[in-house]
Amino acid sequence: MLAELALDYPLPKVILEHRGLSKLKSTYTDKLPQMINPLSGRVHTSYHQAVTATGRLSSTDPNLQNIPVRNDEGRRIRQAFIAARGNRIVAADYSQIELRIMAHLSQDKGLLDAFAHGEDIHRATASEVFGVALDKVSGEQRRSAKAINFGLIYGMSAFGLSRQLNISAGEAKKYMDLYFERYPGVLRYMENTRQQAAEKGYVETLDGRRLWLPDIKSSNAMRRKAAERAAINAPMQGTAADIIKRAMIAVDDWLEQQNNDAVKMIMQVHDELVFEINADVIDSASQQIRTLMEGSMQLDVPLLVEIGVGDNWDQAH
DNA sequence: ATTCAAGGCGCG
DNA sequence: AAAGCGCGCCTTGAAT
Repeated sequence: MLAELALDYPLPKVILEHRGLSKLKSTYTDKLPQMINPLSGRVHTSYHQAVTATGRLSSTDPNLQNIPVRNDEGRRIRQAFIAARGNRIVAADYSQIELRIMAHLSQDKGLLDAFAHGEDIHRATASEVFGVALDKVSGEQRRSAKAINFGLIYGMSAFGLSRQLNISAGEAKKYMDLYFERYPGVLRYMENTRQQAAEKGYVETLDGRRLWLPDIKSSNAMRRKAAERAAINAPMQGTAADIIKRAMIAVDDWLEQQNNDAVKMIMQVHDELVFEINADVIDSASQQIRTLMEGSMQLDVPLLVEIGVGDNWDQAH
């Protein structure tokens, strides 16, 4: 609301800027220093393994899974997370893991192919939906395709897409129809998921974690639709959680076996593992981390891990 | 002084 | 009438 007004008037823009800075100050700049443990000189989060509906971890006191990253002011907070002398921060992120899981679960030919060939998935989607060659996709088209891909993971409707892209409902519906025409396996997967959720009352991840959906047969359409969106999202979000949990166990086993104290796994942020690693072993350790994470589960598409190194957490991205 | 809900917003 | 999944924390205002 304010964001729309901010496009045309200075006051709402200033209010939004104030809110953003005020959020950074109250939640991070003022709070994190208070939470430094005097014995270690560090902040220590608590991870909770039985909180979320999908199988993700959650993080509290402080939450280290929502440290700013999306703009420059916020990233200054992230730059305060630094490695001890002689060490570096290494961040290892799964690339597009939920879309890869969607490709695997749906067995959609086009999606499987795109990932098999290592294509930029949003560009590939734009190429299909807008009917242009891969190298002729405009920035605008790629942005739209990205919104469609994310929307699909969340069970978004044409209306939601129209809001997201600021286009008419009809235009949005056209995009989605075109998408499902190009990726019919995805459409079939969405329909099957809704149907199975209704039949069984739950959906599950590749490792068999179940999300029960008591509202899936509700006579209240709003609640039923919400349950359907959760049903569509949970197998993807939850399987991603299965995969990174397996990876964390594999990494821990590796470090344990060789009494490796040059590598410390210090944070998990849903599709990312953060390490503090002795500078002398960065390359070999990174290689092993990549191997363990990418091999955590065997899907019909490759899993890809992007690794960054830096003196602080921001640089490691 | 503490608890709760709502609005808002940080992240994947 | 609502409309995009999953979290946790801050502020505000009201209730206990």
